[in-house]
Amino acid sequence: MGIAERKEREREEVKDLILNAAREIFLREGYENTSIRKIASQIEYSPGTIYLHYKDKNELLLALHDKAFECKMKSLFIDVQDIADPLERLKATGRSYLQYGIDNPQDYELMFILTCTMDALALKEEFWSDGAMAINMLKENVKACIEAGYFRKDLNLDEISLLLWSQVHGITSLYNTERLNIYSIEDKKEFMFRTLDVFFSIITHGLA
Amino acid sequence: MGIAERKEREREEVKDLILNAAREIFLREGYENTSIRKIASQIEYSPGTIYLHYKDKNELLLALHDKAFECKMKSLFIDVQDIADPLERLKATGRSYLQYGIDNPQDYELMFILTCTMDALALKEEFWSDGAMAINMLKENVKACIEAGYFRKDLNLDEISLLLWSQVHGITSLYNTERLNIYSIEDKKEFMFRTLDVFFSIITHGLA
DNA sequence: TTGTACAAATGAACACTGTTCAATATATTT
DNA sequence: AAATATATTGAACAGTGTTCATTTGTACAA
Repeated sequence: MGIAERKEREREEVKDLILNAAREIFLREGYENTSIRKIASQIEYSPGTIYLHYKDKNELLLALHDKAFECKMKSLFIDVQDIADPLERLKATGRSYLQYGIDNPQDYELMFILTCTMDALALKEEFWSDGAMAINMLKENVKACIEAGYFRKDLNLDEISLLLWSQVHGITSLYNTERLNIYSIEDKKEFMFRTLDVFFSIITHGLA
Repeated sequence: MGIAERKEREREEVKDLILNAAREIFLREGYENTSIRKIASQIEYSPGTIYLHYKDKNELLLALHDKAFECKMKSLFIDVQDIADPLERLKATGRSYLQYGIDNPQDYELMFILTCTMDALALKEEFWSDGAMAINMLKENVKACIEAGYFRKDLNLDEISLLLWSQVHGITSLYNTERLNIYSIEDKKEFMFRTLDVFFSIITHGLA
């Protein structure tokens, strides 16, 4: 009964072929300029074939989102895992997040900015699973900071995780969408990391 | 010599007609679904006419951006101007920003998320003028907080303004792009404002 | 009033887009 | 070899931004 298996494998191969081509074009030319026809011609298939593997362009986008998340976001948290001090680990995570976001703007847009209309509930689960894991690791880290005596005991983990996430996301996305250009500062990247450090110092000492 | 004047006025009227129609459709159907042909048919002109007043769709978008900024962002800062205490004024500004951002997601996307490719340098200046004013008012507010003894004296105004802006922008945009859905929290809006309040308490007291 | 110059508006045309689907080609099973 | 099932095609549809030769409408001089 190896034939059905091989068929299934071949289907999956084509599906991956499409996804990789889509990712290549997407990273090179951005979302707006990634067309079904371009993807199809790159892998030497007809446009119609793509619709045999992905319902529509949006589903393809969601698949790209998952791929980006799985590949990069996980490693972000794993790389800092061996930093023993929870506060230092938290800081390192924030800096890595910012660095990744500005180094891979297309990926970042896909993961945290683009609103791909997600109708199918099943897809929703897929979409969020890795993200939920990331948030949980962040919350675990905050909890460790509390247990280590860095933070107060009465803090709400959801609130603090959102606080941290939205701070780094805010800086990253303002930079990536070129909104930091209102600041007449030459080295914007240095400016961002400096500001992030100020944030971390505020976290422990406050602004007063 | 009133004829040339009238002609100029008529030109400006058509230009405004286009802009208002564009804004209407944009707010109703979003950026993606705002087409030149829709705008043209709404004001009963031909598609080509729009290109006599705006170089391309991007320039029309920039004009919309300016309008949104002028109308709303200014009033945001003016409305809180009569709050005497600088720290309370700062908090009120943040809350108003968040409220406006979640109440007007299309406008917010236009102002702070969409990256309209801005090639013309002249346009750039137009693009930023109101934004720079907003940032300056924010910096003034921070300065007032320092002078009132709420914040330390050695703080960098650029850093603190970015810190504040990116925090509220981060929360706002994560909500508007539906990224807060990873949190299994029923009332997301309440959650955001709660988190923003935690941020303000941290600013003065720290997390420790 | 007529003719001419000039600006404004048109709408067909071009090259693209996402998506569908009857027709065709290929591979497997009987 | 014939029948069946699956994979692939590419033309077609309705839409997009943008351009430009052509037409329309107005203003001024003869």
